[in-house]
Amino acid sequence: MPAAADRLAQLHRLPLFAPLDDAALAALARRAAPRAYAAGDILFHAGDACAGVHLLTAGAVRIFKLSAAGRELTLHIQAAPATVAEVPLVDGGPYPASVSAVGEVSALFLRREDFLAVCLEHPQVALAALRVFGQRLRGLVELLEAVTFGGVRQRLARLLLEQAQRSRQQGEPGDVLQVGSQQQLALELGTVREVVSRNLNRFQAEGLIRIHSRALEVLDPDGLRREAEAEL
Amino acid sequence: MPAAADRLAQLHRLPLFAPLDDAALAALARRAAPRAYAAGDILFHAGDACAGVHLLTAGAVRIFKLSAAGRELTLHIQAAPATVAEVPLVDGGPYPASVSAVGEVSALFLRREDFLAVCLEHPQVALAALRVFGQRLRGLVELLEAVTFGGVRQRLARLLLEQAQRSRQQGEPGDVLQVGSQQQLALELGTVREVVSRNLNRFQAEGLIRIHSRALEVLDPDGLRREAEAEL
DNA sequence: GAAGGCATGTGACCAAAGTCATAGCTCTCC
DNA sequence: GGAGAGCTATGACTTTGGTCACATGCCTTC
Repeated sequence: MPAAADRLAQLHRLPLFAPLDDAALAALARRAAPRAYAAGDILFHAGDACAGVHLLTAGAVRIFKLSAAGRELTLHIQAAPATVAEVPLVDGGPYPASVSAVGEVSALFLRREDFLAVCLEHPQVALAALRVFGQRLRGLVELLEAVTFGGVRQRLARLLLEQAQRSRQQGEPGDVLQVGSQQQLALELGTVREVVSRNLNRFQAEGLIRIHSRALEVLDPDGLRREAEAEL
Repeated sequence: MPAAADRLAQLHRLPLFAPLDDAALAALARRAAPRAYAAGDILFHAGDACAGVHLLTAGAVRIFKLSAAGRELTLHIQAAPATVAEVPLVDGGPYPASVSAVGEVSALFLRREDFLAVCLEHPQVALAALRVFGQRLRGLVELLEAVTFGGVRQRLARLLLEQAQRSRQQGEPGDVLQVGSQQQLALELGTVREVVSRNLNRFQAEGLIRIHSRALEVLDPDGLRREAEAEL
């Protein structure tokens, strides 16, 4: 398959560039540089200067903040097709958060000038970008709410429900989750392993889940949902 | 002074519409409806459906989330000239947070269709909106970091420093702050009054501030800064 | 199957934040 | 100046989360 046509199709699936016609897409495709990352690779760190956007064409990335004490907080997990780190594009500042590859990741890299030029020429792209930013903002506000008003328990329940839904979207059963290690869960939630362990066991004691090695079985989704919503 | 010309000047000061020429501004001005709010008035609540943007021309507003338990968290304090709640504009969804007037507020209300039309006609406006969104995102990420990794103590120190800076920007001395009640501070920080009281007293005991009735004197800004930065 | 490496479960402990109750303070308004 | 409202200080207590330490279990690799 010709690489150029392939790349064009990939671009077309990005929400940001969906409004573009083939000619404009082709122009973009010519300027985009392909990149590949292995699981765990860092695409960039918070504070790095930004030269352009990453256009995810396959795989997924984790957007997170690091604390000085070694804790982490996952802001978002973003699966292809999507763009990542659009913010520094428009204001020229550094990246606000770090991004790492969850699995194998293919991306196209588009330089800042090229992106801005497209925006000016095709206002629809700018509007699409605004929609993307809007989603990000909503997500962050929700997360902030959960962190401020809720406890780890609540956020953990929520995380499990999300993962269940995600795996259901991919045609999997949806009640047996392949979560990573508890350490990973802890980093996502911005807490530590022990707390995750205790809360998982508590969920199990209450009959909401069953813990297997490396996997979780959701026994009572409604119960989990009750935990997740509790007096927010 | 003719109301129309006045309104035009106000629009011109908004970051969002700075790139527009006079003709375009005049067209906007004709479509914008003036509104006024008294201190404490609610402009809208989180979850309300959105019909357009508020363009702040005078005063300041507080953007916040409410918890079911009656706690609050201030996401941002936005002073004129600025726009408020741009997010629902682009995705048509409900407002993500509530907004109330801090003091007397004058605003212009612009309907969604009118805003979108301007964006399409003047891509620079869309880019300006992207810059505004970018700032919001950066602010939220920072806040999230502070809430997750830091304590109330840290956030309080930060809040005081911010207020000191703000009052300095307005030509005031800058080391005597007219903070509201401790209750207000608590709501801004997403905590409760007692915790604020204790932390303020602790700061005083450490010689960082002096507490007067209704006002605070900053004695040791660097000490406060050290508290604010501590091992984030 | 022994050894070492992870991942996990748990108890003891500590610190921070939230809750409750109460007492004192400061202002304003008659 | 006194009454009352609202704001503030503070002690006692609970809950939650984080730290430390250590035991256990599982899996891989010689």
